[in-house]
Amino acid sequence: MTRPTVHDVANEAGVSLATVDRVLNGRPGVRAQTVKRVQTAVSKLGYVRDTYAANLARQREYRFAVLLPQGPSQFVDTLKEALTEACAAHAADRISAQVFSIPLNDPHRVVRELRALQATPLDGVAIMTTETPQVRDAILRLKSAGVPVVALVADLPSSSRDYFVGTDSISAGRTAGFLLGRFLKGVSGEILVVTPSMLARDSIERRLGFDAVIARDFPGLRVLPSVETHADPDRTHAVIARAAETYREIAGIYSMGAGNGPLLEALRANRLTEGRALIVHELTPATRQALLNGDVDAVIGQNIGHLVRSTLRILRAKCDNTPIYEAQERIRIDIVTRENLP
Amino acid sequence: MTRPTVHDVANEAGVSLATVDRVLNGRPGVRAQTVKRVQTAVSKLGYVRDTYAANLARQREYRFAVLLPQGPSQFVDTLKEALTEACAAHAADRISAQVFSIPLNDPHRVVRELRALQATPLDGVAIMTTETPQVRDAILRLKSAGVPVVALVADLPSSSRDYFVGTDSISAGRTAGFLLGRFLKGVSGEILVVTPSMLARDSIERRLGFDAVIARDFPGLRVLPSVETHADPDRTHAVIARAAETYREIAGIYSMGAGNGPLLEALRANRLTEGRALIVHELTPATRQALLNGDVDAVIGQNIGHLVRSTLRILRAKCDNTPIYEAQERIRIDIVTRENLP
DNA sequence: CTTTACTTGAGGTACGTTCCTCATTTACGC
DNA sequence: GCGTAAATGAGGAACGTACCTCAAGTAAAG
Repeated sequence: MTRPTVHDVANEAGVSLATVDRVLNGRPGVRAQTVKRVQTAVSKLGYVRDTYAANLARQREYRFAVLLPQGPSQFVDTLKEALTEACAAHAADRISAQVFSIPLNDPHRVVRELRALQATPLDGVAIMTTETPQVRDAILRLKSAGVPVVALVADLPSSSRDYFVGTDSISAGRTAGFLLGRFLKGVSGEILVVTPSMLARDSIERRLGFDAVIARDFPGLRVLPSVETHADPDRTHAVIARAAETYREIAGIYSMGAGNGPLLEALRANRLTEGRALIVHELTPATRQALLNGDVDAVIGQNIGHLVRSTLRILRAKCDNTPIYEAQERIRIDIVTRENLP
Repeated sequence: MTRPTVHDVANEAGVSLATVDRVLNGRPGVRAQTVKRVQTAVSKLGYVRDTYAANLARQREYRFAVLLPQGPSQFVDTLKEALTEACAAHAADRISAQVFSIPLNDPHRVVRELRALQATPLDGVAIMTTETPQVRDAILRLKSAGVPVVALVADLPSSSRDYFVGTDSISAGRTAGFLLGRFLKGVSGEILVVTPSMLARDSIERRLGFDAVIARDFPGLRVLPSVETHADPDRTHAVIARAAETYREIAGIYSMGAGNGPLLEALRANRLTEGRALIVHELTPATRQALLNGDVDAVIGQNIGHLVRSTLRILRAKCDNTPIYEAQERIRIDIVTRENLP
């Protein structure tokens, strides 16, 4: 009738409470045969550990650090905000997270920050950065200190991160390609692709996916070489002006990365928004505005709130060594238009 | 340093533990002035009730009932599956949910089911059905028995439901309209709209949103009167065959409701999928397949997993009288294409 | 001043788990 | 069969909250 407890399991297995405890918590000093007996009893009774009691007894606290890139970025700002909100909501669950800003182009300072972290008591790290050998080493060091590490937004596949929370960049690029192609059905012309830097892994991957779909399904469209803004407003204006002059048959524009505020300004200044299909990444105040006024047709995004909550849940699961509920953690590629704006 | 407890609050406020307890749990017998003292202490110390300890002490169990419409529906099946999965994941949190099937076209049986529920111990109800006076009364009865009720997928706005978990049908229709319009840019022709029944509230609302967007932004498209399938495969084939004969300029098709498996068969049989834009609702095995083979261009969906988890969280919050974390509970309108299929 | 109702304090038990200590039993190699 | 190590049992304290009882206090009404 009522929920079985450890006592019931002990009874059922014909062992003492202490032994059940040893088995349940993976402590040593129990014969394999006895372990099996307990496990049988557990599954027979359908015993599930009461997380409330467990967490209370264990006096567990989760102190996480979240490392986000420095510098002005509406996307990172949104992320930070969502994190603060989620932390407030999880205070009752003994989860706290502190945000650290790390400079983008100084791998040594990243490492220094990561090292500094180790001084404080720390139960998990989420990090959004580009992968360098130094970062890789630093993560390895964290890991061997027993601190779980998850990569946030951008994956660090060659590092020993425990998990990646974010969307698949290739699929995101493919989705952009599909939408742009469908929006330009029957049209032939050029596609201008804009990115902060072609060196970033996710830019490369998005471009890969984008090109693959356009090449296969939309032969009328010619994808131009990527234009790089280096996340610099002045440079953005300059390269867009040049592109507007150079290419006369631009039918669609795909912005692969951050810095959409300045980019949109530059496009408007060069009359490149009118009558063209435009797809950008990440829902921010700037891109939301552009959706509403019709400059942007679709935003490829990821649910920031979900991203953050998922990160916290995964770090927690890694700390406790509990299984991760994959279906809940998969970050979907959101397509946002003027009409389904959240 | 460490998290404040009730003891700390008692100390800070200069009252006893019992008084703090009375205030925190809204029990009577405390002077307004003392209440204020305690509240001040709480906010000064930043005290947050430890949910683990609280739930443990309170021996809370959450027994929910979920009422879903009977009959063959891939959407409902998916929902049921997600629910089972979520329940398994939440067993540790003392949450359990039992699914009941209710017949769609028999309001009296719905009421009977709802009445029967009251016999068993019950902490919350989620219900997906169409609104009738009988349902309205039954919900009112549940409510006055102190059982929180949330409407699932389809809202019951004139009933006294505590919350609606689902997407806004008007926006969903607008999104479909926008996409279909954009996919058919420059094309002029007719739009075939298919629905199980024009009597259902969500069909009406979707159509409303759809028409509004097409009328405003895509004057080249003429939306035809809705064709009703009554969720019957034979009838579906019949009406589609008739439509294929009657209308010779169908450029796009919008399916507003369930029954997409038979509908897609009928469309293929009448060669209505080729070269036309097609948008349907709800991601199911049938629509997923159709996305992959190119028959369907986009699916307007809702994240079923999120829907279910959100429902459980909201019922739980209603039981405990805790605030609802709105941002997390808003169900987005998903646009699913071949390339961002989850 | 007494009565009465309301307010507060003090102290306890319970929830199910974790983690600890110490005693006892069992198994196995010599 | 003895010694040693491994396995198991028994019991208890702690975690922070909820909820209960009973006593003691205070204030207002009579």
